[in-house]
Amino acid sequence: MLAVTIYDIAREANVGIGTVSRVLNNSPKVTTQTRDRVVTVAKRLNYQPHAYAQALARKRSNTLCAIIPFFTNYFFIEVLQGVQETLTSLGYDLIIHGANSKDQVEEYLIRSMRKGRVDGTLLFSLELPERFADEFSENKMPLVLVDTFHPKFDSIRVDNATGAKIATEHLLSLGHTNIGMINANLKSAPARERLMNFKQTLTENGIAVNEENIINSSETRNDGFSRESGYHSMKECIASGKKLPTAFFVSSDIQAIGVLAALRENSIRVPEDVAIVSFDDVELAKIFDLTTMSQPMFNMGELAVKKMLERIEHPDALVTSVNFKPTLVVRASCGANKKYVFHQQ
Amino acid sequence: MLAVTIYDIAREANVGIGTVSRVLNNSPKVTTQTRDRVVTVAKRLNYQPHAYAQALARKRSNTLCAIIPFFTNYFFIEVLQGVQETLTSLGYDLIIHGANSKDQVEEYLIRSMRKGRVDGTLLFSLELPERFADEFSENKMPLVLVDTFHPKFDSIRVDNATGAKIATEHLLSLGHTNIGMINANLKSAPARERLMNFKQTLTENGIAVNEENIINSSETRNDGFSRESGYHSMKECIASGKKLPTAFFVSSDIQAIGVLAALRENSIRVPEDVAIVSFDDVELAKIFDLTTMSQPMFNMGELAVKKMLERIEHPDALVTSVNFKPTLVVRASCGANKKYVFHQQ
DNA sequence: CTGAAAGCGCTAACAT
DNA sequence: ATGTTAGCGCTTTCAG
Repeated sequence: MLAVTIYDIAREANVGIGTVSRVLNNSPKVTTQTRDRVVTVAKRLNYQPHAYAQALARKRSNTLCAIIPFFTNYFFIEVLQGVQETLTSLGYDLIIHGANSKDQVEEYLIRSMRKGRVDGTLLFSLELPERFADEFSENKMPLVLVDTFHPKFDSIRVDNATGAKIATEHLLSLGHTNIGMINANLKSAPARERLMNFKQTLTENGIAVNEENIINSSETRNDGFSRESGYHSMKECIASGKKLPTAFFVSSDIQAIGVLAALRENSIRVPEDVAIVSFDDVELAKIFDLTTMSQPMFNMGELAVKKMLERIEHPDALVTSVNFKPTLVVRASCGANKKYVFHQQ
Repeated sequence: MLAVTIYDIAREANVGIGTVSRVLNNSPKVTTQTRDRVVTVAKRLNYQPHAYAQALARKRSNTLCAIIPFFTNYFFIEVLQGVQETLTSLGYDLIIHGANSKDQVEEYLIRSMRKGRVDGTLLFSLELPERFADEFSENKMPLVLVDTFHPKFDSIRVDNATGAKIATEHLLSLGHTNIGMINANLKSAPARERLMNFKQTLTENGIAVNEENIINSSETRNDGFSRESGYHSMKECIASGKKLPTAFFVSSDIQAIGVLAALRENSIRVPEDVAIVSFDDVELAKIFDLTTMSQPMFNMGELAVKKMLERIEHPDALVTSVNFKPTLVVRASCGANKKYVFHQQ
């Protein structure tokens, strides 16, 4: 592997390594003349700085790490794009850790605590174990949370309460009075929040909550935010033999897709027989023509990076927590549009 | 930031830093006694090695980088999972660069050439510019190509020729004689290979190729491997007013989904009126019940890592190129099963 | 078996 | 403005 160092450049250009370093770092105090000489030599030798040596000397690595609950969740992929693009434009690198289990989360958290490895870590949708919270905060290691929360750290979330409220009200405004909910696993905080405000909105509008029409997933994989989860919940709902609600609030797009499949298998039409509003607005939502609560995923990623950079600059700044308000995107699955949903016509 | 170094441990344990290092690296030549002492202190001080200092001293970073053509392509996400899992189990980290343009590819290639930054780079589906080929090979920088090719580097690809052949033969075996193809942009090598062997298989089976029924995408985004591309191609095909083929070979699942949408809008049923076989077998293919040529994406990722590690160990080993044979996955879109496609059942 | 010392390649403080 | 030097934290000879 080629090993051109600043020493080589210094020798060839007849200057000291300090000068070479200055030139390379655009320090103003170098003559244009020597600067040119150094630059020329560096180019000729095809010099590439050694990133780790720089990191070591600068005490800064210019790389961040992101810990996400595995790859297959489209939500993260979209947020990650925002993270990626922002980071790249700033010359930062991103290490991605997909965590499949609680143990792995901890392993990655430990890895990212290795001094110098990364300048900061981004934790997505995962609960931060208390012992790590202490450790990170005591050592002032930059950590920002996305779609999860801890009082000690900056966080970026979506306002699930408002989202659930808007979704439910939309269904209500369409004339539905018997509305069910297909929820993810209550182990997940977003699932709990969405459920709570779904119920509350119903109550506020004078509609009694019928617990029988609320199905919380018992699946653990992805906390029930999966197609299978949605499919099984709806199957269960249909199998119960009870009168099906005329509308459902579904806690994620991906579940809604499973719901759609279950409905279809039973020749129940969407939106004619059952209207659907879901949550997330991932790419797939467009394909399936789902009315859904849109989260500005790209922007969330962008903001996460910004917050992180601020935190790195000011380790002692006040902790902030921003909530993105999701917005309603009306497509076909709720029946507000004349278009039919995807699978019919 | 906590700064426990081997010096701290050495002091507390009354040994030299050399010994500490040896213990930490499991060198055999340390007394069990001193080893225990060091380990205890290290644990008490909650020591974390500084990855970059290690990398600098060891001349090895234990991280790889992957350059992929943007994030939104599901194919890469699935291959990346294979990469990720294999890497993690080996204690390696992965830096991911999503490249949106040719310039970005070059920028990332340059970045990954920075000495010491990464031990090797994985390039996905992107053409390797010749000047980088020279540079990488001259400096013996480990580079492995996935879903792309260059004679100077290890590569892992899928056998597009065989895939196209099997897909076409499957349609033939179902009795179709008027088969069209919806292809991606011919700028992409896989698109060219798939097209060529589609035609050849037809010819071999005594069927004249009708160029009018072959639509090559002119879209550049993602080289035409997109839903929109598939949608427009099929729209165009229908709009031409000519007699529609009874079957289509589509060059990717994602395009097939667009094709499905276009067909649906024209009340053309799948598979009754038109049978479809596509390529890739990404997650979505399952959801849409697509008969498709399955590429072992996870395994490809796994193998890419293995090849890379071998290459790092033996920089002068012979260049290898492995071709994965795609396999046919029969679902509903080809009509071989009784189940209907997606929108019914 | 273990301590001391010499780097790894670079930055930054200190001289000049 | 530029050369020199002291680290950054760790690995790895080299003595002993």
